[in-house]
Amino acid sequence: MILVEPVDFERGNPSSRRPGRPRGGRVLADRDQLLEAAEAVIRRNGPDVTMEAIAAEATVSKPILYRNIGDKDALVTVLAERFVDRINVAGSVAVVGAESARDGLRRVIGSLVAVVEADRNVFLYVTSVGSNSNPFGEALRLADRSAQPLAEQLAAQRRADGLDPAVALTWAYGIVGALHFATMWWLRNEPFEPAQLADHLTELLWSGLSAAQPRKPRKPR
Amino acid sequence: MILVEPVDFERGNPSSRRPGRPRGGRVLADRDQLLEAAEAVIRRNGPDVTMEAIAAEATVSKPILYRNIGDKDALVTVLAERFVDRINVAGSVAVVGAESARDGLRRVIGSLVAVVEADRNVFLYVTSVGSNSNPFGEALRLADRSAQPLAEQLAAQRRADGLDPAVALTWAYGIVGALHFATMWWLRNEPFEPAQLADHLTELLWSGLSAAQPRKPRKPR
DNA sequence: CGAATAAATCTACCCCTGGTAACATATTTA
DNA sequence: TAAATATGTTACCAGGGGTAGATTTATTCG
Repeated sequence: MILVEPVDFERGNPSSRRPGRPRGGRVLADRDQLLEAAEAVIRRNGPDVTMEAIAAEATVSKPILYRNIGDKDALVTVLAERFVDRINVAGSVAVVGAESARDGLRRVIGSLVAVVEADRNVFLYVTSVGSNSNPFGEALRLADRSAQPLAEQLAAQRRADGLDPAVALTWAYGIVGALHFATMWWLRNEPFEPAQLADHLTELLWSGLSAAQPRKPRKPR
Repeated sequence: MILVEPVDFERGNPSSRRPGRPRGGRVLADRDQLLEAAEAVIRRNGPDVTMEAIAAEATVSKPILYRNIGDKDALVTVLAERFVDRINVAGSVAVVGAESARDGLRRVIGSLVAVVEADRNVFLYVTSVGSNSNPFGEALRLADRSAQPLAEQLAAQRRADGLDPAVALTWAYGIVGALHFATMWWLRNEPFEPAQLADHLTELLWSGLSAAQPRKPRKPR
């Protein structure tokens, strides 16, 4: 007769599991599972989750997380890469069938806003989590992964049009920054529909401020 | 005969000073001196300076700092306000005598870049210091103080031109974001002269991407 | 097969930083 | 003079990132 139910070690929270290599030659959580757990708990609990919480979500202890992923910086970096990838594929899908260059831009921006809105907590995590050892902030590192390919396209286009391609990098970071800040602000307040945000941004980036010759835009920053 | 030189308490690092209210009814460091000390040590030691280091720079202990300034969030906020103010007056000065609206924009951007470059560490501190309890990051809060007045000017201008002023807020954050990211990237790499950065940004913000009818700018973000 | 080695894991700790409680000294006021 | 108030410092706490070392199981080698 069984008096004490045999507890299932190896599963459940790690404090109920004895230390040591798990039975059966299997591993408790590989790199991918850890990343999934990180995103899951960030989605559920907001962007200020601790490393410990992420490990707990994967029912694993901290050293496992650190061994498989690296430090917090590395985690943020890889999550940012994943996020940028998602934005990129969404943009590629959205742009098919565009009726004009301006329409293409509008569609890409719209899809960007949609992705960010749908997964705002992960977005906030990869952009605004404080990372030491990087005085330029996570947002800029996220921007790198978007701005570089964009700059190449811009440069190629300018060359094809017989224009100076030197502006490409500056423009790329400027465009990414405009999208980033405006989306960030919009996320915080949600003052109107996402379509409107995309419309406004498209107009700004496509036509600039010169549209209706203003007199003297004193522009305090 | 004096055998032991009477040490000057009340001055020097706080560990050589006895606790208690100082003699003579004077105060060791008022709010302004603390802010000056903060900026000084940030300039000297870079943006990742601790509260303790700031207090030490003012030859004062931590609770004094906290009593006079508030928590770290408050410190970042007030330093950001000061910085934005400096940018604004620099812009106001730079814009006088502009030959056109575009030239005015160019001058304002140039002065912004100059101020940031001249005090980069303080800029990095107020923009990228990790602040808990604010999932949207310091940069956005810095942006608020710039974008709001800019939005009002944009809206007024648009109204005067008979255009829809609804774009104003989005544009304001977009412009600030473009300047912010591009400047940040430029600061990190310094790939060319600051004048060139200002030129490129002016061209982007003034004329947009439509200048030379590109075909189809697929734009992954 | 048995022993040594490798692999995988957890517990318990360290360190650093933001923040505060308790206490000490001087000035002002009743 | 005694109480209240203003101004300081020391010593500590809490939380989070990161790691050393012990512990258990698997694998390999003589």
